[in-house]
Amino acid sequence: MADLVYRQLLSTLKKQIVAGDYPNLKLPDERSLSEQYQVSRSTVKRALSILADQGIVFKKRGSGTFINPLYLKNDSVFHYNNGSNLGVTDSFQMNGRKPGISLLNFEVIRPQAELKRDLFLKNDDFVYEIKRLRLFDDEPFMIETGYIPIKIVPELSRKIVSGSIFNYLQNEKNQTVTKSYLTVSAEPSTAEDQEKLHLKANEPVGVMAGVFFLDDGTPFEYSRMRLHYKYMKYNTFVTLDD
Amino acid sequence: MADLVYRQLLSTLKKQIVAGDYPNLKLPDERSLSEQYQVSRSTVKRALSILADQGIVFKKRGSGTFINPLYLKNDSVFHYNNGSNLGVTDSFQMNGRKPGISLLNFEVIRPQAELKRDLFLKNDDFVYEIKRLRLFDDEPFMIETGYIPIKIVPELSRKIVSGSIFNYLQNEKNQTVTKSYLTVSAEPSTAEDQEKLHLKANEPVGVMAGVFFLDDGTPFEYSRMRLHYKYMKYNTFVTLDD
DNA sequence: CAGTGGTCTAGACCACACC
DNA sequence: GTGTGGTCTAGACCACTGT
Repeated sequence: MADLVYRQLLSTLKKQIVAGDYPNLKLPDERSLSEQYQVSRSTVKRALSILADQGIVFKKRGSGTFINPLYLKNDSVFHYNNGSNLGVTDSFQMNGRKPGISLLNFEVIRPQAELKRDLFLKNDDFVYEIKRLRLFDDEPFMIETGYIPIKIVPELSRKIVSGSIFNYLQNEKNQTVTKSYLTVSAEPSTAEDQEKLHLKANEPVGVMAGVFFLDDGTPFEYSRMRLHYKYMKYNTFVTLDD
Repeated sequence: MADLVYRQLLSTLKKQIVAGDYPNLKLPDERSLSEQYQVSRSTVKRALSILADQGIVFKKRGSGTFINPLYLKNDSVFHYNNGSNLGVTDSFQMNGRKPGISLLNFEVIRPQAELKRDLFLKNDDFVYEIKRLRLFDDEPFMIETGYIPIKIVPELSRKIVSGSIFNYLQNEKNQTVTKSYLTVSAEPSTAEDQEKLHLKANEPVGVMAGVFFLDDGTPFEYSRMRLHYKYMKYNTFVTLDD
């Protein structure tokens, strides 16, 4: 993966930017970079486009490519989830704390109409319903309810779902979850939220719900996550282009 | 803008997909499309990549390009904010309801250290502090506090900030806000939230806070938005690639 | 006008899926 | 092996910025 030319250039440039090799916040022009690294201009453009998508640089036609000053001030803003690697467990900030999973429920059910539609299921497809409490160092932070079609992983067991399902998929079946469609919102906490997440009556939960896809586009899981509000920080860098 | 070749192809394909012209959910291969529309394969790839980024299709090396079934079932999931056009006002769902603005406060202040850093300000730069209540049809849904460096728009007035600042920029100064870095979270409502947004004591607010950038990368505004929780639905389609 | 990023092309070769 | 998407190149021409 990392031996691709544009990946190499990308990582080289990123390192240089972080190291402060461009004190005037301006990168060399594309033709110079092409010459310097002995790659085509198209490849340079590809690397620079990714940097721009990630909000690390801004490209300005006619004048050049500039480093986003906010990206350097790294201790503050700018650690987005939008372009990183996940594992759901990992995409929340766990500053050195051990993630844990407590299995609350595990069974097979017949999906409701809406769920059937979202997971693109046929009439007689069944799904696992997996309800888990997730923790950091014994501190619960999220109640997660997931629905997975049995036909995709018919061998699921209590043991497997007590760990990371995404890791299981990756290691045992060589399938990766790389896309997701999520809705982020907020709600007052229910009695169950308050009990399981140690919330006061007036404290809310953050809700993230949606579908995770396998590489080939198969909808793999519908998941509804209710988070202790202090743990929900969803960061996005958005480019609006139309 | 729309006369670009890849844009044309993009919009043609999108229309065909929505119209159901590909009942087996598979697009023609890239070389055929290239031939059919008399454009280079690179241009085809460009259009298809955008469709993939938007979650409309999945590309599978070795087998083809497939339409995301969830994208067709349009009445349900899948109206994301992540790849659309904004105006902040518009990016929240306003089903035919008129957006309104009530100006709560408008003054010039000396920015705190953190704000100075986020907006990339020098020592003696001042900022406008603009606090506004936003409504749909007289129903308040958001308290918004924005900070804008006076050096960027020294002519700002109560009249201007009582309307859409982004529209003002676009129409009067030909500058566009196309990038933003936002953090989405949830909080218990304060007394002020409850009063202004008509919330009960146990009902929370959604919080969206972050920086909006001009086209050339200038940080233009730091904004903190506290939303009635029923109005916060932030949709994202995320691709994780490393 | 010179410098810089944006678009587009034509074609070579690679990597993976499926038969 | 054939088909399909992925990477990479070399080069032409356009559009915008700034002097």
